[in-house]
Amino acid sequence: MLSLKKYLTEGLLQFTILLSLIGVRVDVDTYLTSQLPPLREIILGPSSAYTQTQFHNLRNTLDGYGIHPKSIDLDNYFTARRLLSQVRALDRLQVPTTEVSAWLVHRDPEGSVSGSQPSSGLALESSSGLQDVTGPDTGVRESETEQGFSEDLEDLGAVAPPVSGDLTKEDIDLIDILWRQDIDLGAGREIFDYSHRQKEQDVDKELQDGVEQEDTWPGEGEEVLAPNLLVDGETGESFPAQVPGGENQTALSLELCLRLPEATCPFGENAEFPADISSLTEAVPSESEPPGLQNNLLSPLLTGTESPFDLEQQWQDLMSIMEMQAMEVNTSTNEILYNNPPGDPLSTNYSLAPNTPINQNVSLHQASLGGCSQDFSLFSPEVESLPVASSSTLLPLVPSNSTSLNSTFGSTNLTGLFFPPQLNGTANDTAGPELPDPLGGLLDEAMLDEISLMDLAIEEGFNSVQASQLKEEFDSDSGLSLDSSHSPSSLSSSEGSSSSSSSSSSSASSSASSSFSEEGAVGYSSDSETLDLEEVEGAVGYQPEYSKFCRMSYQDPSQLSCLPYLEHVGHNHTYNMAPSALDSDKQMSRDEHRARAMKIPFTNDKIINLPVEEFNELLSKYQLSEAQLSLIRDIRRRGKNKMAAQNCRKRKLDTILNLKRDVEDLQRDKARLLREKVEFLRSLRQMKQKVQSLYQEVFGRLRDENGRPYSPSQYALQYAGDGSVLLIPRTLADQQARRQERKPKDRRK
DNA sequence: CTAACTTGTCATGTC
DNA sequence: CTGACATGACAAGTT
Repeated sequence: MLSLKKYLTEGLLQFTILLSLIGVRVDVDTYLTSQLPPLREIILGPSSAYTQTQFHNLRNTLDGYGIHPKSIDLDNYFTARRLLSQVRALDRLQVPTTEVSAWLVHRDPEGSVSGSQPSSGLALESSSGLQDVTGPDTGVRESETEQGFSEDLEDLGAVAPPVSGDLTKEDIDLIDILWRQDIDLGAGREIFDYSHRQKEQDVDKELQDGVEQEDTWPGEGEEVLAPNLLVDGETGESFPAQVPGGENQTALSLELCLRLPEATCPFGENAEFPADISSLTEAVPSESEPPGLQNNLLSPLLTGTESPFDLEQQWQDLMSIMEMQAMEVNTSTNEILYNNPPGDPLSTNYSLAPNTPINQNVSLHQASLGGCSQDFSLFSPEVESLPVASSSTLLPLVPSNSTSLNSTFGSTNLTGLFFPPQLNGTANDTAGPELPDPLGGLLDEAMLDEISLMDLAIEEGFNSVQASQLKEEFDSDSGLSLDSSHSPSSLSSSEGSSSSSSSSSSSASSSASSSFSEEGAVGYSSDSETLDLEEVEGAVGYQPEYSKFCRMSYQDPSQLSCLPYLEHVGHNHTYNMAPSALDSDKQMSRDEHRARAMKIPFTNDKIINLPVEEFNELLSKYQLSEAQLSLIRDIRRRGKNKMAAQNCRKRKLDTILNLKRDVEDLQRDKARLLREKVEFLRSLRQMKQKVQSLYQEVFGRLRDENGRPYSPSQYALQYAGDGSVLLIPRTLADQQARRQERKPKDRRK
């Protein structure tokens, strides 16, 4: 038994450690300006539930009393397991689950999207992240959604270990590792499943349509169906025509400000980023993609080669660069991200392709990465207000077919930055497909694509559905006071002071004592009828009433705080119940029967609740036999222990409820952090696109001494630390890129 | 009737 | 050492 206890305690300790680990992980908050009170509470342990209750007391289930005490040898273990499973589930984004469920809902032939529908309810329930889903097909669906969920998360890089039994050190380590993967959302994936993505898109769309009240994306149908136009649009044929003559620099400090027609903005003011992938995918309904551009566009998304760590590091590099490079960019583009109709930027862009948009007021500074620093305050709490210059040309992702995606963003090398030869029209005629993608290493398209998918899921799916679900849970939970401030001591408040009944001392303490025993009640039955009715009630009243209130306190802990008063009231009520002495008899506890049998001259209530001094004083007032004194002591002991047991059980319940609430808080925080991360990545992607387009713009306008455009295969733009952009031979750029690539790795070592 | 749940009680340990 | 308290375990009662 001792070993088992130890084992269970260790398990719970591990659980605590796990929570702490999660807390550490989500310390992303420290620079996301977010707060995680629950985590801190868990880690620092201010919760009275934790301080009052030892973890090895955790028994039964989150639902309350779940396991029979006789199985106590296992229930601790299973409780820990259950909690661990929930915590582990935190590591898995649950949005996809919701999406899947929602998808099923909308397949309902009735077409009604009612939250009361079982499937919908299931979806909501699943979205909550809690696994206590009930209802028909729950098991199957749960497994299905779970599976799909894991799948999704694997795609997202946030892979949680399968919920298994024991929590081992390896488990914790694995969770930690997986969390890192999660952080590096989507990184390191070499394969991206089109069909899967398509499914997600469908789900997203369903969520969009259904959950958000048929808020369809206007034009997504027609506009997206113009993939062929995209090619033209992407080529930016208009660029060369607008190119202002040829600058003759080979190592050119591009201080010039490219002023391009505003009308050429690819996405327009109302383009919404999140929809782009969706539309893109819709345009590619299956793996049998339409030939041409879309394939090309998507291809770079499938070539993520960066390891999560690289990505993370590069992201940090990006951030530092962005902070260093102050650039002025029109901040009015918030609309692009937020005020846009659900129009699909990419699709819109495709449809508008013939009029390939070009930035207006875009200086070459803006072409540099640093230029985005001011625009994209990624760590702003309001990421969504991310200012993407309305004039900025958010060109759709173009395939660079780059094999060297390892250039860090920190690299000043813009060589081959998103240079899409096929798409860049005349300016890119010479662009080779082998051009490296400086940004690719930082945030490869595959990852961004995944992020977008996840973003969609979270934005449309989770935010509206799961968040509401969480809210519901919380609200419903609010009905249950988890306030651990309810001091158990309130139960043991001195009741004796209020006891109005100083029970008449039925001085007949004669024969009873002789027959006293633990079963003394046997001899009582005959005597009881002679007892003063008031005495009987007085002696009997307390316990039943008290028990009632204690029971109430279990159901609603908030009532516990007023127990001291209720206790008295209830006690007095017993006197009003006088008419039925038999009832009182029935409600009498064994000790009360014994007390009556022994003709104890005061109530059990006093015996139990009087302070020691008063209690001894009371005893001294009476001439009590040894048997009576023993019984009184036993009554006091048992009475106190009873209250202690009630308090103990209440604490257990409170602890469980607190843990449940904390788990919910953690889930909520995790969802929020993931949402924020997705938003960051999305803005990063937009930035990348912007840089890409600007690169194309700049490079396409460069002319050599002979007025001919530079070949992208031979030259590349390099971003210098001082903000200038240089045109350098590609070989040199590649060397520098490689050098930059090694640095972070060395640093990591 | 059984199983699950509730409650009281005891033993034991801690403070 | 004693009293109060906490809690695991068990048993009896209740649902």
